Amino acid sequence: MDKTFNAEEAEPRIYAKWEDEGCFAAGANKSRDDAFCIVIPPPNVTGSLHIGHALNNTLQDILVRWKRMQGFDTLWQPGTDHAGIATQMVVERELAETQQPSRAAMGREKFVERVWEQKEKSEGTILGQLKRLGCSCDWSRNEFTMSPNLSAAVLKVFVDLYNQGLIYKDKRLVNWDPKFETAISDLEVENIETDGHMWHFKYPLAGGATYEYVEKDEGGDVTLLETRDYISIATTRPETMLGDGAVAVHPSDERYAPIVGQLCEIPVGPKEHRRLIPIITDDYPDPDFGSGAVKITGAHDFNDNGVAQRGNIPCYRLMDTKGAMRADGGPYVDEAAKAQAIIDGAEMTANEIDAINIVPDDLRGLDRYEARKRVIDQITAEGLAVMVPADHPEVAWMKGTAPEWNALGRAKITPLEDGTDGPAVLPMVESKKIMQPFGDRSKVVIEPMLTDQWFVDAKTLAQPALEAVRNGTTKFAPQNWEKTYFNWLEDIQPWCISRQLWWGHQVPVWYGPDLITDDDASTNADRIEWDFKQPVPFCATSFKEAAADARRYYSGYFGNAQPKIFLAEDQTSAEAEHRGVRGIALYRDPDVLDTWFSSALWPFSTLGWPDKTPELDRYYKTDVLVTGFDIIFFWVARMMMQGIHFMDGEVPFHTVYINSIVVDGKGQKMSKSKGNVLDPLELIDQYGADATRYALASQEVQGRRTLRMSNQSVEGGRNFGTKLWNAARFAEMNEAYSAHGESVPEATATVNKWILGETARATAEVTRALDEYRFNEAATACYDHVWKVFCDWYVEFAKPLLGGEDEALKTETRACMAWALDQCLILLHPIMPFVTEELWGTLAQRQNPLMHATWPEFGAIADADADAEMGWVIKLIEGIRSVRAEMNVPAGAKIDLVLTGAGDTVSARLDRNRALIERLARLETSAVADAAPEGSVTIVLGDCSANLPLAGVIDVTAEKARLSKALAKAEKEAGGIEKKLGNQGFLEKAPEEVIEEQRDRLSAAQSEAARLNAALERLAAM
RNA sequence: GGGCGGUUAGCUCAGCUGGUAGAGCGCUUCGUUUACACCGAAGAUGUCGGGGGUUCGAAUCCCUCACCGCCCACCA
Repeated sequence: MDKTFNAEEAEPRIYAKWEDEGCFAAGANKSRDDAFCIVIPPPNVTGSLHIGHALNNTLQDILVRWKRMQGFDTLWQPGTDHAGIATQMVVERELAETQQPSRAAMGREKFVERVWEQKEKSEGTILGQLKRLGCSCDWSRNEFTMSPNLSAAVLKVFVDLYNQGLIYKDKRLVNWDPKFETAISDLEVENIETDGHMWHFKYPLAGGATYEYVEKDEGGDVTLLETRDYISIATTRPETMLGDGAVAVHPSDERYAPIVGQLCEIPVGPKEHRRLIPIITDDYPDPDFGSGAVKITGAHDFNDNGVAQRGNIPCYRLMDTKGAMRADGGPYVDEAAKAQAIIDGAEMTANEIDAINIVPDDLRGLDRYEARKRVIDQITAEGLAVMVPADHPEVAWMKGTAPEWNALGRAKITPLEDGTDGPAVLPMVESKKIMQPFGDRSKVVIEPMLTDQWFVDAKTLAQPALEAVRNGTTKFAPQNWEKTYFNWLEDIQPWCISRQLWWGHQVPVWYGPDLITDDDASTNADRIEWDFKQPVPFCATSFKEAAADARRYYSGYFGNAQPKIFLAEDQTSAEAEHRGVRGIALYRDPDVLDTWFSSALWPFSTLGWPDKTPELDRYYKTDVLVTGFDIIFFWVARMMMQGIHFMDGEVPFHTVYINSIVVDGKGQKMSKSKGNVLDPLELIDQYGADATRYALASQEVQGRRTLRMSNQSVEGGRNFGTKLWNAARFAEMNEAYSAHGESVPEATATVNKWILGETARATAEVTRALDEYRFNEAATACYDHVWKVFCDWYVEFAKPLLGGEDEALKTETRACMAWALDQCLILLHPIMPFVTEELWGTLAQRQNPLMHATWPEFGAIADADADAEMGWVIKLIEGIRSVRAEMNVPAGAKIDLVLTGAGDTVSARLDRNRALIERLARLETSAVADAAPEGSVTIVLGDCSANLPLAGVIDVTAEKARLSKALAKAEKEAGGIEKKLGNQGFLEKAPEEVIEEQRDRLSAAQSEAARLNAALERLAAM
């Protein structure tokens, strides 16, 4: 055997062997009837896996390997996610970077083909990475969210929910991403605090009306009284003023009571076509904020939309899909002018009619931010900005510090009455931190937009999902995440599932025309009128079915003739198809579904649903979901909703284990832009998969949010592997190997009895830790047992025995060591599968690979006497070593040991373990005597003293100091315990065993102190 | 504004249901004795964030404050 494990060579070889032998297949190594199933959180096919994936998959693999060894019918279901928007973004970026035709230039079909190429490439990378990591997924079942089977499941779910009324189309305000030109869900919006401004503008009252504006302080005294011909509003988004439908004030706000119900003018655009909007009351405005009056822009603000809904205020969409002001000007808003124009016909030119559309000519096509500047400029130039003194504390706008577009001096500055120079009054612009919504992928500011979208009635689906966690059917580990889950589900909003993208599952809805017939139409198809203003939806899992539905629907219009149903590419071609054809053209909804819609089905779609497959029957519900907290809402909650709904109320998993987020050595979130990402493949290349896995597992603490990952921790993992490797090397050199059965060997020597017990203890500990998903504890238990117990002590103890004369003892020790080592390999295998498998195969010829070995369950094989005896031996050796080091006894020098105060037990212990003790403590002789030899150094060990005659080397002063220190410690301890035992309250209230323990400790401390005192006295006599 | 984590040895962190403060790394001193220098032996280092409380007893339970971090939230 080499001195170290060659991970680079061995790991791929071992993995290939496992794979070739079908070790990962569902049910492999099954020895019991119950199943254990984990579905992988499918990685996005956007690129490669990061260290967070490495953690997530290591934890899953640990559980899966462990359960498989326990004999469960185990399946780890692998797969990847098409990740709609993210993948489309990756491909679009790549097209741009390589100067290839853009998405639009390619067209939908070509582009989607191109994304499939990306999928193939990325999937290959990802699966390769998972294999390098050692993941024991059943690759024969590898899935993809857009595979034919899973797509069928998606369509069925959509159609079923549609038919149940749980999916519907609605015109609602949604989060619109102007970069990707699609709607996104609430969850895909990140609210980030940014520097913003709030402008204060005057909306003049219609017809020059005036009112007395009165402000009062808390005591009711008037602090301001003036006649106003306007209402002052504050806004952070002046460009949306054009879409205002009203100005709202709080019903209790006395300042504006006189003008509620009146009209005011939006001060933007050509004066002759400015819109008048009503001043209304609503509970939404906060009288203490701003001016207390809020402009209501129902189509571009969620709060305003609420007000608009309540007050029946019109909503005007101002922008196009890119967030630019509508080039078409939008709808007519001046109904009177429009009517006049129609009546007048030729009296008004097309341009003139155009001029009264909602977006004025000079703003059309402008980006929303450019439009904002123009609007501000226009209002300010007109003198309708609220002006304040330049030294007003709330005015942050100052020369040289304002945003560039505001610093151009566009504001009309009214000179001060005292005649001083300079801008004494300024437009009121408050600098303000505002929460701005950004697209989580696009990183651009999200625009609330009024559009037609598909929604899932999440509220209905959420109720059973809530109940399942409330009643413990599904549990979170750690449990505190349940609160997060509840908070979100309890206040869940309709889920917008349609995306205006190309990569994804296309909405299974086909639209037909809205037919209007007159009396004769049923016999004369030529007289049917149609349009697509209100298209008729046909929701079905295929065009064929949709066409059948359509045929039924439209047949009434065609008399006895069955209308022919055509599939058109889009609405435009559908309209074209109709001309001159005796039939109906349908076109499919071009939108695709939110990627999480298909991910939500993952636990059952991957098992074959909607077919009733044996796998579905066998493995659903699955057992544990291992995932990060960042997708509890996106994914976990939605799997719960869909799983319960479609699987007869059965939850998708009984446990959700929330793993940590991996951060760098400084605690910073890893990101490509920071350049602090740890590539799992690089770590594996450098240190091996086992080392990487160990580092991750040993630092995964349940309930902790972050896991700091560094090369140093992986080094530790590698060192541990090497340690194990060398222990095995020692065993091999000493022929302490053989393919034993699984039965525990017979032991007669205390040291062998002891290691059997230690092994059983470690096994129980690792099993318990894994049962509780305490990965760090499992890893640490393995580490301590392998390194500190097996290597540091047992191997050392075994050396004199294996090199001794007693053949029977030799044989027994070999057997025990071989067995104990095998158990180490078994225990460690889930965490470090490669090195353990390699050793398993190297040490002996075996029928099964280690990964199919049986996870042991030992009864009471620990021997209390052996434990006590070896504990004593270890303490003795440590004590001697410690003294030797302190007394500077040369390492090579062999000294003598004389035990005093030893009873039969201690004498017997010494006799039984003399070889080990003498060797490890480097003793010449060891014996029991009545009195300590002259000039001895004394170590107190409970009831007896270990005396080392070091007359030649002893430094009396140093030894006195050492003993005094030990004495002080013992006396301090004794004192503390005495105090405790003298406390009446303690004696009365503490449990008996605790009191007993304290008494034992006291007597031990007292006896130790006595022996130390005796040793000091002897020393004083020298 | 609400919620959730964290604050323990120089560094990174364990410490589960209250009962003798631990590990890894780093540091110091030894050391090549039939596995291992990716090693072995021996060491040093802690008012367990501050303040209160409950208790016979608190790193651990409760309250409160401070700081760091995350998540959710509609103040124009």
